[in-house]
Amino acid sequence: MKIGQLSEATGVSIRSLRYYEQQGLIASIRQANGYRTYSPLTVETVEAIKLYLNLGLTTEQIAGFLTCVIQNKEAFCAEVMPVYERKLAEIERQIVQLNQIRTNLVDRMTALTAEQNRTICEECGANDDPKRSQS
Amino acid sequence: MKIGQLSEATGVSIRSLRYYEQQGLIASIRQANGYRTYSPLTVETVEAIKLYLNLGLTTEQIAGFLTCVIQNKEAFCAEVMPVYERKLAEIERQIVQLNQIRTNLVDRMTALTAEQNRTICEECGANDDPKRSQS
DNA sequence: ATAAAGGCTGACATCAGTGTCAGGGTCAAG
DNA sequence: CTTGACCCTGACACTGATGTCAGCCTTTAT
Repeated sequence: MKIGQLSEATGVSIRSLRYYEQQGLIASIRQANGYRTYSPLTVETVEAIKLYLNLGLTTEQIAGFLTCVIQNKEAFCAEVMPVYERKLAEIERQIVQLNQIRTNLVDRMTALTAEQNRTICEECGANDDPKRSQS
Repeated sequence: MKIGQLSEATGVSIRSLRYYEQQGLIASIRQANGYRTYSPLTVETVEAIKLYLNLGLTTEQIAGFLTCVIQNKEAFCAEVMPVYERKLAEIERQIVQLNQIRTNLVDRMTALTAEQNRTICEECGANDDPKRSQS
């Protein structure tokens, strides 16, 4: 299986596959002409890599347990859980921070809108609209 | 006011002040020796920049309305609200995505723990512990 | 005069995965 | 033999604010 086929089979770009290899995530053997050849099993490995990348793990973290996970069940690999735990803590920190920014942003937008309405009221202060007080 | 004093007064590094100037956020006049000189009012400008950066805005976005905001009230500057709106949408997208990752992560951790417990049970399957069924 | 403190520019590094391009082999079909 | 599809390596770009360093100039105090 050549790199183009692996790319086709996994939906991962050739560029990324070469990068994964460079990071020690996947292995290839070279043909005489220098072309990479992959075992069909590599497809599963790449799928696993996609999964872990989607969890926000780095290639370095993935490299730390991928071999074990591929050979055994994930639960057998003691390295996995600590990585998950650290990632979860990081994600939660980020969520808190984003929520804080979100709150600040909403507050400012509210204040801004209020201030604009006040300015408009000043401009149309001449014509007193009785309908305003009915609602 | 020289750059070291402005840095001292605002808590912003000299490096960052020079960067802000390069991005068109603050202005300085040069003395004959090439040293930057700042108006005392620049302190307020830098404080505003800090505030907007803390909202997650980029220097480019800030540059789009900072002059107006400094000269008038924020509510007077039509450029501000659209930037806030876009930023809010972006933040909320990020929060959703992080929550999705968080959920996936928690799910995997739960499954992992369950699987590990199952494995432990198999290992100690020989000694049948009657206390297990009491709880 | 000299040393210390502060200012100046320019440039590289950071995080990390991916796109993209240049320049060059390889192979199969016409 | 040529064309097109596929592969190779190496390298730069990107996102964006900041740290840091080198190399040099200015001012002030000793």
